[in-house]
Amino acid sequence: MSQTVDRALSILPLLAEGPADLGQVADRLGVHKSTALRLLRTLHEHGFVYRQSDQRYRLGARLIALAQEAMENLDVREIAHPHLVRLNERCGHTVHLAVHEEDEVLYIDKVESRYPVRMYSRIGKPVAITVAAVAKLLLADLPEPERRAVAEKLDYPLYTPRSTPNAEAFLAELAKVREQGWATDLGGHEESINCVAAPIRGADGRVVAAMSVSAPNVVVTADELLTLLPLVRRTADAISGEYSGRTPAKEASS
Amino acid sequence: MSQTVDRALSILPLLAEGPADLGQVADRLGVHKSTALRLLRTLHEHGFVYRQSDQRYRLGARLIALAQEAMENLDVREIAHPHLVRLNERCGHTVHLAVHEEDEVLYIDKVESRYPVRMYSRIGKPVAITVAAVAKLLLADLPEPERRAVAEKLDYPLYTPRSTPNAEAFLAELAKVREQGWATDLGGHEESINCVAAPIRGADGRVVAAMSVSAPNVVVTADELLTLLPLVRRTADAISGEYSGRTPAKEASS
DNA sequence: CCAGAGCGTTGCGCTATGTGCAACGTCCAT
DNA sequence: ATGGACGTTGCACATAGCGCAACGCTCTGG
Repeated sequence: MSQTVDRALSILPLLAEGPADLGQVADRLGVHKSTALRLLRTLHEHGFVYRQSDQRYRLGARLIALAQEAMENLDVREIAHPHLVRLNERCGHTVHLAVHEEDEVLYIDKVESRYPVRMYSRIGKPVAITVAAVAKLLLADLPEPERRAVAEKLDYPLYTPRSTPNAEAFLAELAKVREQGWATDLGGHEESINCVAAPIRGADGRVVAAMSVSAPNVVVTADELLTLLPLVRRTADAISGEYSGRTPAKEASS
Repeated sequence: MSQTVDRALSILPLLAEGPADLGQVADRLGVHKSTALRLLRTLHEHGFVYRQSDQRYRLGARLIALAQEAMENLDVREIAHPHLVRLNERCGHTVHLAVHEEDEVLYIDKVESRYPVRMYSRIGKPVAITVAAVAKLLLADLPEPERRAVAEKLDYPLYTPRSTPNAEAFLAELAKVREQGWATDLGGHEESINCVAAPIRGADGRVVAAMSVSAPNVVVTADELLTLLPLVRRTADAISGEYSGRTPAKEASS
C-alpha cells in the first residue's frame, strides 16, 4: 500500500539470506542505487540493518532485540516453557510449542532432544502446515467455513508419500483431530520422523497453541512414541489450566 | 532520511511495548489516523505486525522468523555454541556470548546456569556497556581515538556503588583490560553478581566477540569465580582458533 | 604511472506518492 | 434514540521520494 515502506521492508528478508552490498540490494529491489541507499540509510538509523566493515549490509541488532521482546510478550510461551522443559526431562525428545497466525503456524518455543539424533527446526520458522501435528490441531479448531477456506487456499507439497495430498484429505484429517482432541504426524513431513501433539486451550475453550513431542524412528518407533500421548496431553492440559487462570501456577515438583 | 519509512519503523518499537490500537499509534507517531492506517497496513502485508482479534496491532511473526534467521547467520555464534555448552557443563554457571555493534554490546547467546539462583539477561538485549565484563573487552579492542569517542558519548548510570562512574575511569579500565587480555565485572551491574570474561579473536587478531561466566555471590564468591579464569580463557581461545580457521573444528571430547 | 572499471555518494528537477481532511459506516454505551 | 469512539474511504494538494547524471574514491591491470 505504501510504496516506500514496501520497498524498505522488502530489503530485510533479502538481507536475511546473507550480507549484500548496495548494488545487489538495488538490483533485487528493481530500483536505482540512490533510492536503495536512502532506504538502507533509514533502516540503518533505526538499527534494523548494520553496515559491516566491508561496507556490506546485514540485518542489525535492533531487529533481534525487537523479536526477542515480541516473544517475551507472548505469554503462552512464558507459561508453557517450564512445562515443556519438564516434559523433555521425562522423555528426552524434542518438544515444540506452536501458534497459529495469519495462515501460518509457527514454532515459538522448542526444547532440544537429549538424544544425539535431532530433528531440524527453528523457532520462528513457519511449519509445514499441511502435515505437522501442531498445525492440524490449530487449524482444526477454526470454525468450519474458515477451516474450509484455509484448506482450499493451501498448497499440498508431497514431502513424503504419507503427506496430506489435498484439501479434502486435509479437511477429513482435521475433522478427526477435532474429534479426538489430539494429533499425530507419522512420517508426513520427514520420512523418519514422528510427532504426537496436544492442544492448549484458553479460558473460553478455544485452542490458543499446540505442543508436540517429536522423535526420529531410529530412536523410538511410532508405536512407542504414541505411548507418550497421555503424558503429552496431561502436560498440555496443565498449561491450559495455568494459562486460563484456573491453576495458580504451582512451583516445580511434578 | 526517508520520512515514510522512518515513521513506519518507529511503529515497531512502539508495538514491542505491547499491543496498541490505531488511534494510539497515530497519536504517538504524531500523524493523522489515515496515515497510521496506511503504514500499519503495509507492515501488516509484510507480516511485521499482526492484527489480533480485538483489532489491536502487535508485532508479527515474520519479525521473529527474520531475527532467528539473522542470528543463524552470525557464524561466531554457531561456532561458539558447543564450547559454551561444554563450559557450562563443567562449571554450572551462566555463560554469555556478546558482540559489539553500533555503540551497543549485545548478548547473542546464553547458556543458563544449572544452579537455582539465576541472573536475568536476554539474548538480543543490549548489555550495560559501561560495566559488563564483555563490553569492556569489546571496547578495549577499538583503536584509541574511537575508544575515547565512544567513552565520552556514553552515559554512566550508577547501578551500584561499584559501577564505572565516568569516562576517565572507564578509559582507564579499558586500558587495563586491553593490557591483561581479560576482564571482570565485580558487582558493577548487580550488587551480588560477578563475571569473568575473555575475548574471542578473528584471524587478524581483532576481538570479534567476548564470552563470560556469571554467578551470583550467594553461589560462589568473587575469588572462587576468578579461579575459573584459566578455563574461560582456554574456552575463548578454542573458539578463536576455530573461528579464525586455525583449528579444524574437532568433534566433542575435551 | 596512468587509464579504466566498479563502487558508494551527492544535488537536482519532476512528478508520482504519501499526506491530512472531511465524510461515512459501525459498534457500543448512555 | 443519540452520542461518542473507532476504523475506514476518496479526494485534492504539495511534499517527499524518485531516477538521472555527475562526482570522488579505491582497486586493478596495462
